[in-house]
Amino acid sequence: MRMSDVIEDFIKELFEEEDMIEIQRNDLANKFNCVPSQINYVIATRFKPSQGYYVESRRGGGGCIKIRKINITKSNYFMHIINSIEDYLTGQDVDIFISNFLSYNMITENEAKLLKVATSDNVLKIMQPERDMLRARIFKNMLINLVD
Amino acid sequence: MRMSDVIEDFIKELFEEEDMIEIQRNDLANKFNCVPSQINYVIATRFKPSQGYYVESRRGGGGCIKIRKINITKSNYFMHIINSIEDYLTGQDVDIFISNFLSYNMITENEAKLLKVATSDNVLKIMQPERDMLRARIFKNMLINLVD
DNA sequence: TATTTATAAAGGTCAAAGAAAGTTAAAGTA
DNA sequence: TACTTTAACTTTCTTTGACCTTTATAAATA
Repeated sequence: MRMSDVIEDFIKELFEEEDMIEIQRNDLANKFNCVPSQINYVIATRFKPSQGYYVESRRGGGGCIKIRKINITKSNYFMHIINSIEDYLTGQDVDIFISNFLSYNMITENEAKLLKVATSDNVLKIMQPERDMLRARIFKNMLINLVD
Repeated sequence: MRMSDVIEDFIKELFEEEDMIEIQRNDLANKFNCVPSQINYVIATRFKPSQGYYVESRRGGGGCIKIRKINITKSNYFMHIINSIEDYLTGQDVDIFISNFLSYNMITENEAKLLKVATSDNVLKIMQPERDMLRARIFKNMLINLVD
C-alpha cells in the first residue's frame, strides 16, 4: 500500500469523531517517516474541495493545518435540486445533474444509470411537451427516493 | 504451451476465491520471465468485457491492475427476467419482481426504490393502456442497466 | 514601556527522480 | 495470415529534497 494511501486513511479516521481536524505537518511526516511535503501531496490530491474538504493553515510557531469536511447533507443537497426543477426537464438537463451527482459522490454508478435510462428519450417515447413533463416527474420522484 | 496461456491460467486461478483481484504488472512479468507488456496483451485478449471481465488500473508508485469478474449468474438472471417481460406491465408485477430481486440480494434498497418510483402510477400519470406499456419499457431498460 | 530586530518554528512550492502501467510497432511463430 | 513475443517509448502518479514565506517569540533597543 502506498504511503500516501496510508496517510490518507489516517487522516480520514480522524474525521470519524469530528467534522474539523487539526494536524501538524511535521508531526505527521515524522509519524509516517516521510518528508513533510508528502503531507501536502496527500492533502492536495485527496482532500480537494471537489472531494468535500476545505483546508486552511497557519505557519510559524504552533502552526497547523486545519481540514474541514464540508458536510452538505445528501438530503439538503437533493432537496435543493428537487425544488429547483420546474415542470419540464430536458435530457440534457438530466445529464448535467447526473454528472454533478457523480462528481460529488452523491450517487453510485448504478444509480446514475438508472436515473439516466428511466428518463431517456428512447424509453419515454411520447410526444413533446408531455415527454419533458413526464421526465421531470420521474426524475424528481426518483431523487426524492435517494434522499435518505 | 504458450506463455500467454500460462499467464491467463494463473490469473484465472486467482478468481477462484475472489470476484475482484489485483495484480502488479511488473511482478507478474517477473514471475513469468516475460516483458511487462505481455501482461497487457494477455489482459487485452483474455479478459475483455465481452468475456465477462472488467479492468481498471492505476499507474505510478504502488500502481496496480484490478480485474473484476462479472457475475454471470446474476446477468443471466436479469436477462431472463428482461426477456420474460412482455409489452405491458402492471404496478403489481413490478412489486413482485422487486421483492424477488431484494430477497436474492440482486439489487440494493436504493435501486429498489428507484425501480419502484420510476414505474409507479402516480409518477407516470398517463392513460391506460399506454401507462402499462411505458412502465414495461422503463422497467426493462432499467434492468438492462443493472446487468453486470 | 513600547518598538524594533533576530531567530526559530512552523507550513508552502516546485521541480526532479522514481515507480508503475499503457501504447504501439516490429519481429517471431504456428 | 493470425496470433504471440519483445522492446522502445509514453503517460500518469508518487516520493523526495532544496529552497521560500509566514508567524510567534524572545532579545535588543529607543
